[in-house]
Amino acid sequence: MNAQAQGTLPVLPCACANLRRSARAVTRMYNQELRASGLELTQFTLLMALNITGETTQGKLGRLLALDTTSLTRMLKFLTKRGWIGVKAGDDRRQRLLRLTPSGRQKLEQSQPHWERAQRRLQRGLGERTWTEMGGLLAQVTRASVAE
Amino acid sequence: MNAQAQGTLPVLPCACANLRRSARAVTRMYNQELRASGLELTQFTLLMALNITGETTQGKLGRLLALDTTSLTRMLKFLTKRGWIGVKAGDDRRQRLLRLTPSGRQKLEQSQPHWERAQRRLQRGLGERTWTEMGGLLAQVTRASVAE
DNA sequence: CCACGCTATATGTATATACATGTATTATGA
DNA sequence: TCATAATACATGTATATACATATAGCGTGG
Repeated sequence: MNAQAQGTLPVLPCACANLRRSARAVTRMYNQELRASGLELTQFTLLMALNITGETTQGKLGRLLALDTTSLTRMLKFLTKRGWIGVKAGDDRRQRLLRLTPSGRQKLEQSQPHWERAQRRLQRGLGERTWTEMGGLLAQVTRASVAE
Repeated sequence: MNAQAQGTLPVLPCACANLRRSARAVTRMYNQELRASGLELTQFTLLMALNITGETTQGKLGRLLALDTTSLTRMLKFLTKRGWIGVKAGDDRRQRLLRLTPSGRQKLEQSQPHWERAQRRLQRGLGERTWTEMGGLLAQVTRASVAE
């Protein structure tokens, strides 16, 4: 790995700093595995999310991922330019309806094995129990920050 | 809150996506609290880290925060420009020795109450037990991704 | 049916962050 | 001791992401 020789890695006093540090480290590892697939984690995540939701709006997608909708504007431009997602106006013409194109679905499927390698790698590193708990914990953390 | 009306917020199948989603949500909340202090979370984190380590090199700081050292180059430029950290060459003249300036320490102390409000807010949202577990879990996650 | 407020998205601008690569400096082995 | 490898940081370039603000379309009370 690149940015850490390792050893202690103390817990920081700031919960947010800990979270961001983890996110950076894990993102690097996932991107390393995904590299060969030609997708970066962010793009993979968007395609995965659209695959789960089916056709949806930019706003809903942003809420699902806790992403500002204005950030999505440009991320999605990236994906549409590559032909992986399609956009059309909704009945409410302010909305943009998004969906995976066949090419996008193919790209997603093609990169799945690389992503799975990253998942397994983290899972092995954490152990079964921690791995399982992590999902719930993080959803709780997200809810706690997003509420109010 | 801005980017999430709330309700279910399903756990995503990708551990990394979950982690990043949490990081975004929590970062937004912390930045909201820190706003009045004139520091953003990233800057606060760097000052806090330097306050803990004392004088250190750019490389060590990067390893502590799981940040690429080349990313640090520009983040630190930001902080030196504002006079919050000082830089000098080490005995090994490739190294840059970093430390908090008095002005930086003052800025850190001044923003501490805002940061504490954010910490308490998250802590309340999570409950004591989850709050405590989170630190350990995240350190474990970081180690698992950074090792190898 | 219209003024006005609300919502969904876009744009301007700024920081965050990474990787590839370049450069200076140190360490090492023949 | 010098060529070469390794290390520490800087720069070029690209994506990620946010917030403030602008714009267009929708809904509602009068």
